[in-house]
Amino acid sequence: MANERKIDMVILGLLSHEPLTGYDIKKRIDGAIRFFWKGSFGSIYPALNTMETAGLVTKESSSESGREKIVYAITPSGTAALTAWLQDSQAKNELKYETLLKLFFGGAVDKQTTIHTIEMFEQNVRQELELLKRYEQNLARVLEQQDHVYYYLTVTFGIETYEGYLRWCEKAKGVLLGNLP
Amino acid sequence: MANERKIDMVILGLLSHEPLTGYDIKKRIDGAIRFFWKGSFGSIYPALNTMETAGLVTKESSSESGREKIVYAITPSGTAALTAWLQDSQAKNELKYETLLKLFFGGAVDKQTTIHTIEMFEQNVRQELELLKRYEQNLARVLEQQDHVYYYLTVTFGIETYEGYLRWCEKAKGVLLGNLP
DNA sequence: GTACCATATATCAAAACGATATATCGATTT
DNA sequence: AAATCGATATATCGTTTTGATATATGGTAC
Repeated sequence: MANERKIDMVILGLLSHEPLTGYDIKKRIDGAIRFFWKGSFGSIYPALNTMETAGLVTKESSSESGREKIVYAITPSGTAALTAWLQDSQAKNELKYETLLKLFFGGAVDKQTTIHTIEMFEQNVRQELELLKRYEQNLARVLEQQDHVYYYLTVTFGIETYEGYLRWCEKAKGVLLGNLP
Repeated sequence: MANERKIDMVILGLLSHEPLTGYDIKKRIDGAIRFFWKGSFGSIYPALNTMETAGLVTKESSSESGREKIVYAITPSGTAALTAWLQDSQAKNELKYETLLKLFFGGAVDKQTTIHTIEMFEQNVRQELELLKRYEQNLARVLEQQDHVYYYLTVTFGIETYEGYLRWCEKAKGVLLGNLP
């Protein structure tokens, strides 16, 4: 019952759909997943190695088309490990927002500085939100296909929270400019 | 311009209000700050040691009342480091939500399992939201005092986003039960 | 043909996490 | 008075993750 390494579950989850190389996995993580999780090569490749030793994944070394390339596939034990993790409804959810940290200690600098930090955050959220809304529209069209529902729900989560962020940005700037709530 | 260790900034920010022991710092982080950042003894004590060597904090070793206790205070260079960080409006904001990860890979298990994961999340959010709203009410009363504004704004951020989470939970459960949007 | 970018694997130092060890102080219980 | 227990307090250790870098090849644009 030791703490499963989370990157293992991300990798197994991705491999449960299709065999992938370590590089492919990184691309997937940097795509839709990046809104709520991430992973670097420094964790992906070591994880693939230890999981291969443990028999959770297998190497399908394909050097057919010249280029060195190690394609990994999930094994039955890998599927079992993934399922066991998914069936445990406990989950650790953690926010790590440097913007809020800077806001919390805002008393040490002038208000204009803090407002600028909020504006940078706002700008970033707006960009990401636009992207998420485009995802949502594309997904809504193919929602009948089972597997897209899960993807769609993570996207709507992002939209709902990012819209909350924008509402808060307005309020926060108002409060800092002296309009007490 | 090297990547400042973030725990250093948390510690300096806390020490900018009052001298504290490592244990005190941990308690502060586990209080209001825990909604958007955290820190463990394993990072706090080493950080205090290196920052003392670097001259950003000083030991005010007080063994007045018997008990071994190392009280740290911020130095002028420490204040300078904190200010420099606060004035940099760039900030890394990162969500690490295991619940969303489990949702994303929900296709590998039955829907009831995924719904249960969402319900556990919902329950947790509801609890934290209640706590945050109590904070908000207490803070709203003393909002004229400058320094409370920053605390207040981090609390309202939490409330805004957590309310968004709850709205999403309802929607998500509906979608999983077949009520397409 | 060469410059450039995407693909691909791998490693390393630094940072953070989470658990544990050790010990003391104060309050409550027996 | 002794024992127990929880809060205070510092510190370290193994593991995980990050972020940067090294190395090299394939494809393509000029």
